[in-house]
Amino acid sequence: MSGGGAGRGSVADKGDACLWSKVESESARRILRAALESFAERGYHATTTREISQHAKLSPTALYAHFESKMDLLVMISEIGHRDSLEGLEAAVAESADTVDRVRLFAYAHAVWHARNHTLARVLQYELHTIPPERFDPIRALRRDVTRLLRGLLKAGAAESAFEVDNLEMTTVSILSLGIDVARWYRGQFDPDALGEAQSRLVMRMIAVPEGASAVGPG
Amino acid sequence: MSGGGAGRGSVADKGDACLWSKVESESARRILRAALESFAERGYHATTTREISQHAKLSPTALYAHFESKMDLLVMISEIGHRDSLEGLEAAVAESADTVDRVRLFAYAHAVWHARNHTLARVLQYELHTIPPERFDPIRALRRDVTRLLRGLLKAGAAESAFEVDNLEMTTVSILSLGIDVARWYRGQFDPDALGEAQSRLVMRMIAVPEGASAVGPG
Amino acid sequence: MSGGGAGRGSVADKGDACLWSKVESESARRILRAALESFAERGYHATTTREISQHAKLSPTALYAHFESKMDLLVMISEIGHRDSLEGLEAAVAESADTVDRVRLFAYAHAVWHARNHTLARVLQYELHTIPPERFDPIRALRRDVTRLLRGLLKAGAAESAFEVDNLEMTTVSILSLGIDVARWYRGQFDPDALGEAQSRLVMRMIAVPEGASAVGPG
Amino acid sequence: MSGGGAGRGSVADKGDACLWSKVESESARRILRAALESFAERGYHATTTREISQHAKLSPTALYAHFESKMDLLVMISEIGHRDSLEGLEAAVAESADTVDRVRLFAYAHAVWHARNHTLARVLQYELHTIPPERFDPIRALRRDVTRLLRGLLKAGAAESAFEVDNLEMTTVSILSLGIDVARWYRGQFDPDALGEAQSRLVMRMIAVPEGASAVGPG
DNA sequence: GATGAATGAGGATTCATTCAT
DNA sequence: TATGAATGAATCCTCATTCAT
Repeated sequence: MSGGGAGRGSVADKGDACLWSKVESESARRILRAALESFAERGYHATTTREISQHAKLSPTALYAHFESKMDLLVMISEIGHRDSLEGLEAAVAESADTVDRVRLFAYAHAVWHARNHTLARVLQYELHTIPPERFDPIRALRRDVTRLLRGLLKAGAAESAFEVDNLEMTTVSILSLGIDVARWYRGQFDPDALGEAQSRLVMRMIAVPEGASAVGPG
Repeated sequence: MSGGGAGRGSVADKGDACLWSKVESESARRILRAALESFAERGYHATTTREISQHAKLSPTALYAHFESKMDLLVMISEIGHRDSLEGLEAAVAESADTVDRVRLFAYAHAVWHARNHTLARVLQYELHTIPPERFDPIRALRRDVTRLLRGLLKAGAAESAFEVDNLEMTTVSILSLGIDVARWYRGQFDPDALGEAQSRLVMRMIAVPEGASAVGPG
Repeated sequence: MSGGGAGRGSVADKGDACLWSKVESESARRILRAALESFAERGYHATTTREISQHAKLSPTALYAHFESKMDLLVMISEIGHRDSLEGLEAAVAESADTVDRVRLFAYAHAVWHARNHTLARVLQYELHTIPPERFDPIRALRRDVTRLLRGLLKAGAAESAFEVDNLEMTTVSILSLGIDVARWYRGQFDPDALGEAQSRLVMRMIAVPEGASAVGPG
Repeated sequence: MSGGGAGRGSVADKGDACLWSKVESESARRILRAALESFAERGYHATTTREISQHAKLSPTALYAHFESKMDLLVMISEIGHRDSLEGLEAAVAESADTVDRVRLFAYAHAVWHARNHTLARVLQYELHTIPPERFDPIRALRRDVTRLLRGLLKAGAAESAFEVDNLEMTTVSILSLGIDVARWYRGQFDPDALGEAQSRLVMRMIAVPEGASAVGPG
């Protein structure tokens, strides 16, 4: 139950460079980064394409050499971001075979990812509804995978009586809320790892079996 | 664990009528409601004044007979909403003198309010950063009051050893996250009271004193 | 066969005022007239909306208070113009019961209309293919009616042996060409009535029964 | 009336290959052909250089290796086309020494050329006004030559009383209209030769001397 | 000769807002 | 109070063209 530290190394500190690694052109990466900053700060609709290009130190039209439209930028950011988040979580839970520990690792990684990538996370969460239906499918799939991953762990743990879950859906969404809401309030106040540690501890409490009960077992 | 039901009645079901009760003109109320719907659905910047007026069944310019600008609408909605939320929380915690119970009542009321007013809550949370600095002060004050209220309860309870709080700031923000994030995902899936019940139970767990320890308490 | 003058009065000199008479707003009429001028002079795609508004002595955006788009202007001009042309032709042929005379009246009115309205006619003919399919139906119908009207007359006259038509389709289209092509070359070189007179005479020749034959009749 | 068939062979069926024969580079020819197609279909202004290059299966900038500008393409097409048309007409009338026959050959060749080259003809006629004044001179000269050629024939024939021309200018332009307007409506409906035959017959009628009168003639 | 990246000059259109009524 | 017309500022995006390679 202790040993939160074990999870720390699991969230590899992939910098920006890695996140956009599949984007070939340097200019395109600069544009994506600029768009991300502006979308996060002012929102998609309040961001102009000129701001983005200027921020990327390119002409106002350079954007269109690499992306189809402003919306294309948002969709790309959203897809890359969601994929990165999901992959991080999957890698995190893969580090342990113990269900309790896997939930802890999930909560830890989820919080840390949202703190480390709070700018990106903000765009993912706040501009989700801005993405038009015809481009939303892949993103919906990635989000479902995250929820399923956590729900599966909770279900398994409850089945094993490894922990206590009164209300599976509400617990799932509440644990996710803890991490997701980091995108709203986090501005570097805490060390991401400390945040991960604190949140995962709270999560452990949320599902902990009362001490007496767990010690004696069911029968 | 006991008395969970007691808290339910505390969140008076004030309908829409009540929320805008201080707005005199019927047209103005229609406009506010229309703006609220659109801001929640599409966001402030993606909403046009024409949409709002149309939705309110008025001419595109009627808006300006009642409000100074589109931003004025947002600020008004935000202020009214934040005030209503704070008042509900204050009323809720006033129902008990017991610190543990007060935290529970807070969490319950917070969750229920965000579920019942999820459209409004969405605008409050998602368009917070849209409000210009010169109009932000009253809103900031209201938000601080909410945080202070909860932090105060947690501090008091920790001081009394009524519960255990590892990290005051993180616990405060996490409890708030649970309620606030309802604005993001809630679309009527659960009964607001059931949601309040579930969330307040999770919060109780987050701060519960381990059973053995609590037994040793004052007596 | 003589008496070409009889047809002259038939083409009422409805000025511009009449053409746009169904357009209520004075501003809208000014915009339509300005658009017409520019479309005729430079073509639809080479005309900017700013040019149109400026020409109409209105702000660059006034256009959108009255019309949905630049294309809307073109479609409206095209519809009004085609309708006016068709109505003129129908009125002209209605003036006589004699088939030969009706063809003469058609050719006369057709030529005169294209001369008098050569600016409008130019837009109708040159920008026809610019109109998108989804808005083309009413215009196609009007054009078909013109063709049908003339073809019908030629067929009837041939049946009566009132004149000689070697090739119905080619003769129909050739007579139409004479009038339509006026839109291309006419810039006020001739008096419209003189032009109508000259063209209708050529048309009479095109379908005339050789004198000997017609005098004696078939038997 | 006799010898109508004699004129047919006169319009040599020079294919595309021949038209662009003076353009050396294969790529340049591909670009010219692509430009021609697009200009004819959508008009000069609605055609983008990218469309042209794509249609020519070259990169968007390849165009500039062979031509100075998009306008250069139009001017080149227009010049080549007008020259080809004039040469064809001159060759046609050279086939006979008889004025009546020469007019017939002109009308025949004019119609056939416009049918065979209706795509090209469309560009010549519809985009004539798109060419800037400073590049228009050679084209104007070619067009004048065509008009002069026909007007000369009509004048000569009238002087010889070989036929009757009420109004020289109007007759000249009307005969030209018949052929030119083919560019507008022709989409392969008729065999070009049949079309030439039909149009030249109509032209013969337009200038025919009434039978009685001609009977009294010299022979 | 050919290309991918980049750009400056527009171009249609939207929108919050004002004004005369 | 309510409106229809009008507008200035701005926005996304297109396009012919250039340049370095």
